[in-house]
Amino acid sequence: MATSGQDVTQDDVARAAGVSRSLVSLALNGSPKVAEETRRRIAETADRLGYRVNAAAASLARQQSRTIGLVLPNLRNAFFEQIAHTLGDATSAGDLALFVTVGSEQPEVLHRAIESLLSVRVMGLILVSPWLPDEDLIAIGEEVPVCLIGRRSPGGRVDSVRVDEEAAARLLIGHLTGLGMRSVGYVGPRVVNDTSRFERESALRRAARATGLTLDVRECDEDAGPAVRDLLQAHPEPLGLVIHNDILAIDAVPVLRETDRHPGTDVALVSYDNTYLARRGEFSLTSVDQPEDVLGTTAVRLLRERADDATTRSRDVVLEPTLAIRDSSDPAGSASGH
Amino acid sequence: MATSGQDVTQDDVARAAGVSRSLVSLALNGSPKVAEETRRRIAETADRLGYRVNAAAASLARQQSRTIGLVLPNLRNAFFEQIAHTLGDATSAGDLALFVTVGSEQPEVLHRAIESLLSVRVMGLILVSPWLPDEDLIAIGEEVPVCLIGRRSPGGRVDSVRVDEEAAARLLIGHLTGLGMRSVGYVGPRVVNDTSRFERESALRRAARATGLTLDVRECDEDAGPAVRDLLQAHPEPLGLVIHNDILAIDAVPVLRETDRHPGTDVALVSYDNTYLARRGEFSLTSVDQPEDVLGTTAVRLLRERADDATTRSRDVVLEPTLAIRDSSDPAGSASGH
DNA sequence: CTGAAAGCGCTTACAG
DNA sequence: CTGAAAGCGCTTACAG
Repeated sequence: MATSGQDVTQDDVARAAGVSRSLVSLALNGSPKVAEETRRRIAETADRLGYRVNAAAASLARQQSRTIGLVLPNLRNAFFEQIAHTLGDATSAGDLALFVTVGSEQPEVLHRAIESLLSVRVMGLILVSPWLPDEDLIAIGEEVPVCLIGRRSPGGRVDSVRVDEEAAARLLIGHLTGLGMRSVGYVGPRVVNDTSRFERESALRRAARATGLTLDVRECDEDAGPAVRDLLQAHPEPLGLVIHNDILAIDAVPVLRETDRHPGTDVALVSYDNTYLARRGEFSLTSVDQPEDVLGTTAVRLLRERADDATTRSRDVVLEPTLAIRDSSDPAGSASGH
Repeated sequence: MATSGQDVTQDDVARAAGVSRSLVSLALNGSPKVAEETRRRIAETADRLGYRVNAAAASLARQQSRTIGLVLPNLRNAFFEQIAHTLGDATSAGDLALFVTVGSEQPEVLHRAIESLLSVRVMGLILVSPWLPDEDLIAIGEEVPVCLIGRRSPGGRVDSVRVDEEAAARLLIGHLTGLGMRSVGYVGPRVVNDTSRFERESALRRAARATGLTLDVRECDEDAGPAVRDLLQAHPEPLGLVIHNDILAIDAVPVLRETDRHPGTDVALVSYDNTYLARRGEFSLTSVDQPEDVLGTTAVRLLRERADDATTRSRDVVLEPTLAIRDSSDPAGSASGH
């Protein structure tokens, strides 16, 4: 694109193009006040000189940066990757930059990461299923526009986008009872402060109760295998197994293989997120699909709106999930056949 | 920590503490020119007022930012998460911030991400196994200090840290021949421009040849299963299976389970990265361990040195790998028993 | 050990 | 449609 002088400034461009410094700024930012022909000439000169805006200077002058910060709880879930990609596209389409920060179990590390983001005066923060308590989120919301993904807004100035957990629970329970399952077991991660975990669990409990079933809950650590084994032993009757997410659900696959229970009739395995793991032939998991693209673009939109008007009341956008049905619950494909 | 005024500046702190603006700056940056007692009083005032440095302004004034950019090829490998965490620790220990960018198969997206990083004038860039051609890396190195992880430096002003692929290959091949394997198959991802893939493959080939074996290479897409099945069919003799990384290697596990070949005697499965997937009981993979912490801290150090002296010749730090031996190659534990 | 002053590169009213 | 000027919040010689 250009010969790169170490640090070309707008001054250099202005001089080379024979115009004033401010005109360069206006032209490069696509102001309508600049004649098209002039704009083109300036853009060309900038390109030739290898000019690249100094984001630090721009942020400072504009009192507002053009980057948004994404805070992920970890990288162990392909769902997060999807979100990161979607947001990458959504932001660059909106001429914004995206910086990702990877959380940690240690709140201290997380807070430091958020501090860095605030120090660069990001335009806004998107937090995916954060482990922080409500009051922390509200406090951060006082400093900068915040949008949560996958967790209900705690109020304050914080927005959120998420999939309807009640609807997801009804989809799963409906699917399982439709297959003739008589009990439902749920395996979730043993994590403190994981609101999403508890929302999911109670939604499932309500949906199960509504159809006259009870929900048997187990917690697991890194490996969901033992919890699944437990549930199988406790429930000789046809059992629906709901696992908190795909990555944990794959632990259930070898466990089921060891047993003599028939997939689809004696036992049915379902999970959440519908990531590439669920789609793999070896696993073929029935899984709740979250529309990552809609989640991502909505989050960016909410952030923008809040950046323009910080007083906006907290909003909570709820999306409808769908269910991707696969072999793990329905090997014959009878359900998808309808 | 503090009552947060929307945007407290050093000016406010100076006024509140009854000192000059520059003294605040010096004190907050820990300059030895400031009396300890004064420093403490200023720090306290800053805290009370909820002061947070404006990184944009600081970068601009200092002509150099305190953040480094990490570019990951994707998030599908737990090894990348390890690296991200290690770097997070290493940077915050060095009072730097870390911004992560997640790559994409599309070079265009990747270039845009790198552009954002360059726009904020990052102190340096760490790229993990990048898919970019050598000349692109060298070009980026002209603009900013660059350190590669997991890929040999292409020269120019670019540094690198990586594990010795030749040594890793010798470890694996040695382990497999020690178990009595007569052939070695390698499964790697079908990716264009993945230098690490080719380095690994040719190192294995050399190591195999050195012990009188040949290496049978297969490519795979998302699922390594079919390639593994191929290799098993082609090699009825005791076969060592080397898979490019843990996440692909777990695809081999169910395939091996289907066959009647005995793990440890008829077939031995090994891979790279030694992530949490390899450690899981269900998989228990023998895997080449890369010392993420050393990789990370070394990368940060190299970047720092290059930031101080951009003319430094390209450096290539090579680390010794170790092999974590598990059931997938040695179910009896005979090897680890030594 | 401390303060006054210039400057980092950009944006944005303001005046023409 | 274009330019001169002020200012964003910080750092850093420089002079005391």
